[in-house]
Amino acid sequence: MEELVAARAEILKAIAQPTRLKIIELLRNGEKCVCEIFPAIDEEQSNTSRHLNIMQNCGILQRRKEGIKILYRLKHPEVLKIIDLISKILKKEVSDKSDLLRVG
Amino acid sequence: MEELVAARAEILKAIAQPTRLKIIELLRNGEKCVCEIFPAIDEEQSNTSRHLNIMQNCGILQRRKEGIKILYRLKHPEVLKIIDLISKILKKEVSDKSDLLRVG
DNA sequence: TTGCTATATGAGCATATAATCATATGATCA
DNA sequence: TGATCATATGATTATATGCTCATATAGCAA
Repeated sequence: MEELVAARAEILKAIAQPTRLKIIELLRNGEKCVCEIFPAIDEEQSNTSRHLNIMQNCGILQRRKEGIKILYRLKHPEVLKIIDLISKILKKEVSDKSDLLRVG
Repeated sequence: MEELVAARAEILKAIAQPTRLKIIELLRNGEKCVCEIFPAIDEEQSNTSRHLNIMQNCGILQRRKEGIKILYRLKHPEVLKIIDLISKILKKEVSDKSDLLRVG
């Protein structure tokens, strides 16, 4: 149980961060190199590299060398499904809150 | 984009923590009060209360008073689906790693 | 009222995380 | 070889997080 939840938390934490969510969103359309990613998400190269590393280490990204560049891609389609489920929750939450405003 | 990923990260972070994952797992079987939850997950009452608060604030738990007790329950079935997807990723990762051991 | 049970919260501490700047590494090409 | 481009990483700092102990609040029952 301890190990199971720790393993689950590790992967979830790797997803649960704004900069990393932007990267994941970008990689939805396929593999990209760091030099494409960091300007697209408007972050420093070093910071972007660190976040890519975090996601690669926990196994949600895969890395491939092509000449001088390193290309990253999503390894598991489940990650995108998770984000879609979060969006679903968010939509429900937003409509809950607007209901509150209407009634209260 | 900034706001969207921030909102997504907030909910994901609320899930991405071992103690909270234990609570979510426990609430899979329905609503429970704090006094049932904290012994079941072997955590302090105060710590458990804080974690319940975090999840309630971001909208993934719902709270209900019954006399002296406060009952918590999961608000969105999507949260359980997310955990199931994480389990799926974990299984794939584990078999990837054992493949590596077999070959290397 | 007093006392008991259940829950929440303030304060403090240790650790984790994210961002930045500077620099190192490594591949390519002139 | 040296220059350049792409990526990674060390060091530092600021902030966030999780846990604990002690205490506050609130409902209920004798």
